[in-house]
Amino acid sequence: MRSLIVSDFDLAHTVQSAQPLAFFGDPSGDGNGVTYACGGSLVEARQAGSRLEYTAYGAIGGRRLDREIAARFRLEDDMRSVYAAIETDAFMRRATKRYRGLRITKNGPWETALCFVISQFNNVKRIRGIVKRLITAYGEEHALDSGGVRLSFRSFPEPEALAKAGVRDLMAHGAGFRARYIKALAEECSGSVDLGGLGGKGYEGAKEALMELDGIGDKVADCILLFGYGRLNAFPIDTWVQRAMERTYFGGRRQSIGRLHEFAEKRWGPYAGYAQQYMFWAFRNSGKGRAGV
DNA sequence: ACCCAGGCGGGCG
DNA sequence: CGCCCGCATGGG
Repeated sequence: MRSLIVSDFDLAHTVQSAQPLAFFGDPSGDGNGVTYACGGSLVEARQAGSRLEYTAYGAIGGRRLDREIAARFRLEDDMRSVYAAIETDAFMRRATKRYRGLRITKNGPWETALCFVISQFNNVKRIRGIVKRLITAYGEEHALDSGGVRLSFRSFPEPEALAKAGVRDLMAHGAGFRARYIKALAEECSGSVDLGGLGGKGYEGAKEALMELDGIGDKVADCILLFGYGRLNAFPIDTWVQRAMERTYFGGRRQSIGRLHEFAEKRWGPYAGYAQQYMFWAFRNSGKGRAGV
């Protein structure tokens, strides 16, 4: 067991807020911990007050595990600067107060892309179910024997595995009309498209390239940039964020997605992604947003 | 029974 | 460009 002292960090809010980690990881019973597959290792993290405790089974450990945890939960983010930038009004101050410590997580581009292609026109509970069934059906199985404790788990399915799947099979796992997007995207990412290479491009160029792919439009591209590449300026606009912004800043009048992007960039700039995540989660869990978690 | 969900692609004006 | 529609599926 290793640990770090953290501040402005809340693991429960982070793992419950419908980020990729919440889709492929397993939150603990009390919601204050999470278990997730990282390559061929299984990582467990838990928070006790200001202490973030974690351990891993498999090859990863020591300093490399420290770096994985720090990167995954963006422990290096200067949250004082983030809050200073996004607490622009009463609505945002309420959101950051209610969900203080919620971090954007850093996930792999591929797993982020798949999770958010599945997310379209869907709800959080069902997204989680579909992702878990795909992991069970197509994820590589890992069996470990660490100190006499045997455990087995499956890691996130690789693009190659899903490229071989049939659309009918994907639909049988509940993917619905997204099945053909999943297959096409998996074929692209296991073939001509190098998702990792997009990390070197600028925000606009990377977004344009992502939107060339099947099932990826404006919103999903921004999700991949935010949660998969760590572009904190990316501002995904889903139905919740659109409604929240229209009610809060435009007197309830309908606004185009382009207009909302413009507003967000001007108002929150380099930390717009954090503004989005607090707005999304606060509004979705409010009376107005009305939805179970 | 009815409505909606972390939207996208395609067709039309 | 903008607008509108269909889309699979299950939970509230």
